[in-house]
Amino acid sequence: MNNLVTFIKNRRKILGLTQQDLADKAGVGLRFVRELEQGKETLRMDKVNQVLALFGHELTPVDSKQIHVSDE
Amino acid sequence: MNNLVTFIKNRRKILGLTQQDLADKAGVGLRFVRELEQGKETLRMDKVNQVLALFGHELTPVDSKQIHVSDE
DNA sequence: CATATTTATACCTTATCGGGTATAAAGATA
DNA sequence: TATCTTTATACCCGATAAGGTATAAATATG
Repeated sequence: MNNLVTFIKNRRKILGLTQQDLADKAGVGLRFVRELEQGKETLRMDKVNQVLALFGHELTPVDSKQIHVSDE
Repeated sequence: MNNLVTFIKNRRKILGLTQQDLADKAGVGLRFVRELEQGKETLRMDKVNQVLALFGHELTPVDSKQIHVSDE
């Protein structure tokens, strides 16, 4: 499970949100949240950022070697 | 100009590649590279990662407050 | 166990991304 | 200046992402 998936799932759980809650708050469809949490890689960048924004985060280029299995 | 745009442009210049070169090496279309460098935010995540992979990088969720205007 | 909630899978439709191509504009070089 | 290279803009078309909905499976709760 990649970093993005792990990050989203953990954050959502921490806030006690359902996928539907997250979708509503982010302004994306429920299906999108599901595909996001299932690791679909062909998602649109802006939609992913829309969700990440809820957690004060955004997609950024990071050195592949420096990616620690973040669970926070 | 956002981080992604800055990153891509700088790296490409450092390696002395044209947009066409980068497109070819990454296996994406020339138009995609252009839209990427022009800050289009609706691009597909996998395609962006395809380009970033050439530089050993990948999209990762990062705290928005911790994003320094990276030019490397 | 039964029931309720949450998550996963499948189908259909619309919107648009991505590629290709052509043309124009901008930059560099002589 | 003229010429060459690189980058930007505009158009068409096929493929598919995203949303909605419905159903099924999984997980919790009693």
